Amino acid sequence: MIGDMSQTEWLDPTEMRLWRAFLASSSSVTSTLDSELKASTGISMDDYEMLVHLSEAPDERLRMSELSTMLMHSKSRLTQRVDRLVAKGWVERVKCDEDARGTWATLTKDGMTAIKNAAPQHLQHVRENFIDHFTPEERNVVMAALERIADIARD
Amino acid sequence: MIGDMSQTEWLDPTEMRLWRAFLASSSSVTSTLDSELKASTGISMDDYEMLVHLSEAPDERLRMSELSTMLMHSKSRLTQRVDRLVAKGWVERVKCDEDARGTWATLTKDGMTAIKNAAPQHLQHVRENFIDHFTPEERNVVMAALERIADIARD
DNA sequence: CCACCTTAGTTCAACTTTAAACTATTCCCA
DNA sequence: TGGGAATAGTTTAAAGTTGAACTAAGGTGG
Repeated sequence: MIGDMSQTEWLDPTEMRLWRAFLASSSSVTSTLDSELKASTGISMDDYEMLVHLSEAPDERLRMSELSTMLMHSKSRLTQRVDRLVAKGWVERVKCDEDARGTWATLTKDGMTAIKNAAPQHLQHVRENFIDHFTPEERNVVMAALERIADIARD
Repeated sequence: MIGDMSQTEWLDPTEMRLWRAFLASSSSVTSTLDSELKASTGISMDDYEMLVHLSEAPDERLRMSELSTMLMHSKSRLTQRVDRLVAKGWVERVKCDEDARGTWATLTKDGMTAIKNAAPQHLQHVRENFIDHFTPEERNVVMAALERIADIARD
């Protein structure tokens, strides 16, 4: 009946607050951190994340498709994002031996320098705008919950 | 000394996992929900949020600047976003009497119908991809923490 | 072993966002 | 009361994103 249907569709006040807090916090935190990172280092958060993934990968390189999955970017978006970092001299494209269709996006020395210089300031901003506002208990609970959410939505 | 500096700069493993879970969950949830909402109703999540704000405002209208603050969009972005919704017939621009510089973005009847039709499906997706994966205890802890974060970052 | 389906990555045109410059109005205070 | 600063919103050009079409290479079953 209609009464039961609406129970499955709507969110109760607590659920709605949780959902809106999630939306509001993610948009305000990412926009604040992006501004601060650009102001202090000239690097956008999107570029920063790409450099972080590359810097942590074996041989400091990743296939275009791995990178696009990690960043949740479309293939064409990745192509053009890498183009820009290549233009800056932070990334190089290297043909893949095992698979002639493939390309390695490879971090350059300058790219590594850029990320190493940006990291301390960015992490300080992450502290100030995010990490420092959790209690130790909250940290664990929120981390577990959000890791679960991230895994589920990544289909 | 250097040892103390690095303590303030770096994140420990738990802090880093928390931060990355936050980034990963927000990008995966919003991209999943945006796809699902577009597929089931043709409305993007950005447009949906704008219609929700208008539908909940007194007289179903908001000043352009209020809306740009709520959505954390630049003024020019808002101008063009509203242009598109006006073109769809969901929003109308109304000159503001009290302040001749101002404009009310006003929800139309068709706009109200659009949001009412989209809501049940969207909320169902919000449940499936987000709300249903929290325990009741987590809900409260995560809600409190993220509301705090959203308030702080909104400067 | 070869036609066919899939995967890797790029290109292109249409669309959206950004950031700065611009117009118009209101606020403030000397 | 009037002149400069601030606010509201739009316009413009450049930069970035999307999604479909495209090229090229790899995998696979008959």
